[in-house]
Amino acid sequence: MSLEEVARRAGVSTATVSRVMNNKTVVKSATRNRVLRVVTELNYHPNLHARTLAGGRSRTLGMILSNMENPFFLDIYRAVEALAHTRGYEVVVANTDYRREQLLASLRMMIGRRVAGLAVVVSEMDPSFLNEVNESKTPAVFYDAGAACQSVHNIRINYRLGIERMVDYLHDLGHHKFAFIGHHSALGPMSEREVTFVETVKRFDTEWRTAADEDGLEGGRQAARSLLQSGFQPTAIICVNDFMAVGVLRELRDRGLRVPQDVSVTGFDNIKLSEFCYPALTTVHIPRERIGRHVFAMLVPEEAKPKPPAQEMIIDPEFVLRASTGPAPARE
Amino acid sequence: MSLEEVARRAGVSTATVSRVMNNKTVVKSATRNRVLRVVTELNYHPNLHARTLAGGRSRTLGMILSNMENPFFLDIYRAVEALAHTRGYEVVVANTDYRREQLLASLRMMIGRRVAGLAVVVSEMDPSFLNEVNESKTPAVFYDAGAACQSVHNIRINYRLGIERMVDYLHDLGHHKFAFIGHHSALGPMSEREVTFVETVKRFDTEWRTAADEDGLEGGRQAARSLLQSGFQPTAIICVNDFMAVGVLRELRDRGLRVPQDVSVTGFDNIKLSEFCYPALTTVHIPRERIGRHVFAMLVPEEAKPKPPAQEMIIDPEFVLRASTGPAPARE
DNA sequence: TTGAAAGCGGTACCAG
DNA sequence: CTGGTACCGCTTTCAA
Repeated sequence: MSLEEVARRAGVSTATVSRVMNNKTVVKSATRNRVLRVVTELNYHPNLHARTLAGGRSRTLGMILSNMENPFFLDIYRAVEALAHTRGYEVVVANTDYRREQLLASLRMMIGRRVAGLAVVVSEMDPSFLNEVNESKTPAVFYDAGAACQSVHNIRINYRLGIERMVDYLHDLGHHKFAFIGHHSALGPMSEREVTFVETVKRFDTEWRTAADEDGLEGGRQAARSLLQSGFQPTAIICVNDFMAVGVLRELRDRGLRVPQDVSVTGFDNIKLSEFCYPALTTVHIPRERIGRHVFAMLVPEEAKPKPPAQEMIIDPEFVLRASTGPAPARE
Repeated sequence: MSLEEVARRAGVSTATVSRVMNNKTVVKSATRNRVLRVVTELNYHPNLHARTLAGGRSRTLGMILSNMENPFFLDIYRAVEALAHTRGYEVVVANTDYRREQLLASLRMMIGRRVAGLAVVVSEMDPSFLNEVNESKTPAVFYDAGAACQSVHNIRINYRLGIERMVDYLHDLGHHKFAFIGHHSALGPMSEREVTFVETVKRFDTEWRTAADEDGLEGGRQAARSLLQSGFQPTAIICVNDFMAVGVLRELRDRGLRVPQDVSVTGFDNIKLSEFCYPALTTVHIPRERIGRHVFAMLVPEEAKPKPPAQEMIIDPEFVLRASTGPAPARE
C-alpha cells in the first residue's frame, strides 16, 4: 500500500506512479493504464502526510470555532467549506467551547498541521495567541479578535450599531424595563454587545439588568429563569444571539408570559431558526455567507494576483423585524 | 522552524529534541530546559505530518456525517470528540450533505490521512464503499450502513419499532389520515423509516401520503407545503426526524392549522430543539451520547485488552410524549 | 544520556 | 516519456 509497492507491481518507477496519481503532464497512456490497474487492484490510497511533507504545500484550511452547535458558527463554516471544495481545498474544524485552553490547543494543532490558511472565529481570543499565529507565518483571518496585524486579516461586526438599533426601537415602543441575556464568554464580541447595551440603556430613563449562562438553548432558558426568579420583570429582553433567544422564548412560555404582549424578545445573527421558532424573532442580520466568502478570499488569494494586503473588514448589521417584539404593555 | 533548526541552536542532536518534545524517558533536565527555551524562542511547532509519517501511528479519528446542520449528527460528533480528547485523540469531521460522491471523497481522504479509526454516520452508504474501507484496514464503525463485516463494526437503530409506536399511538387517538415527511436520501435508515411507515399504516383503514425535501428546517416546511397544496389534508404528520418536523410546524402555523388540535405532528431523534419549539414535539429518543460512546469504544480499544471482535449493536428507541400530538379532530 | 543514521511515503528535479 | 535520487521533518533503534 505504498507508492513503491505499486511501482514494483506495475514495473515502473515510483516517479511514474507519482505522475499518474497527480495527473501530471506526460505519461504514455499504456503505462498510465497499467499503473491505474495496479492501483485499483491494490486499493492503493496515497499517504497524505507523506504527500504534504514532501510537497511542502497543504491544500487544507483550518477553522477554529467557539461553538459549532450555534448555527451562527456552523453557517460560516459551511460557507467556507463550500468555497474551499470548489477550489480543491479541505477544511478541518476545531471547536473550543469558548475555552481559551482549548483554543490554544487547537491553534497549535493547526499550526502543526501546517494548514494553508487558518480562520479563527471565536470570542475568546487573546493577544498572545494572535502573536503565536503570526510568528508561525500561517496566513490567518480573525473574526472579531483584535486589531489586524501583519499577515493576519481581521473581520469585525459593528455590534454597537446593532444593539443600539434594538434598544432604540424598543424604547420607541414604550419599553422601560430592559434585560440583556448573554453567555459567559467575557471577551470581545460578547462583552461588546453587553457593554453597548448598558451604555445605550442608560441614556434613557430605564430599569435594566443582565443575566448570563452557557451559549445554547438550555443556557438561554436558564438565564431567563434566573433573571425572572430574581423578581425583576422586564418588558423587553435583548439576547446576545438568536440561539439563546429561542431558549428564552421557551422559558417565558412556561411561565405563562406572552411574547410580545407581555414581553418583547430580540435575538442577534438572524440564524435560520429565528424564523422557525415561535414567535419568529425580531433580530439583526449578520451575513454569515458573506463573512465566509471574505474569509476564504483572504486565505486563498485568487490565482491571478499575488495576495491582498492585510485588511480589516467591518460589517454593519441590518435590523430584521418579526413577531417577537411589540409595544410595551400598559404600565400597571 | 524544524527539529533540526532547534537542535542546532540548542547544541544537541535532533534525537534529543525529539525526546524532549515527547516527554520521553531520560533526558538530563539541564539539556531539557535548554531545548525548551529554544523551542519557545523560535516558536517551534513540530510538523504533525512528519510526525505521523515517521511514527506510523495517528492519534486522529475520522468521522463522516451526512449533515452536520442536523443536531442529531452533531450530537454524536460532540460525544465522540469529548471522549477522544480525554484520551488524547483528535477528531476530524467531514460532511457529505447526503451525497454519495462526497462520501466517497471523504472516505478516501480519511484513508489517505491514515486515521487511527473511522466512524461513518451517514444514510447514503454503499456496499462498494464499505469494501474500500475494509481493504484499507482502517478500523471503522458504521452507523446504519449494512451488515457488519470483518474489522468493521456496525450500529443500527430499530427504526421499525420507533415508527410503529408512533403510528399505533396516533391510530389509537383516532387518526385515519396520515402523512410521512422525509428527506431525499433514498437509502438505509431513511427508507427504512418510510417503508415501515407505509407498511404500518396499511394495516389500518387509513388514507396516507408521503412527501420529501431536503433535510432541514426549510426542507420540512417545503415538504409540508407541497403536501398540503396537493389538497390532501392529513390529521397526523409523521416526520423522519425532529429537524424537519420543526419546519413542518412552521408551515402549519402559517396556514392557520393548529397543532395538535387540527393536526398532530411527530418527530424522531429527540434533539434538544424538539423540546424548545412550539408546540414541543412528541418524538422518539435516539441516544446520541450512547452511540457516541459506543463508536469511540469500538474504535479505540481499552488500554488493557487487545480489541473486541466486530459486533453489531442495536438500539431500541423510546417514545417521548409531548405537546404536538392529540386526538384526531372530529370527522367532518 | 546523547548522537548517528536508517527509514516513513511521497515529490520533484535532473538525466537519459 | 521514464528512472534515479535527493530531500521533507520527525521517530526510533543502535552505539557510544
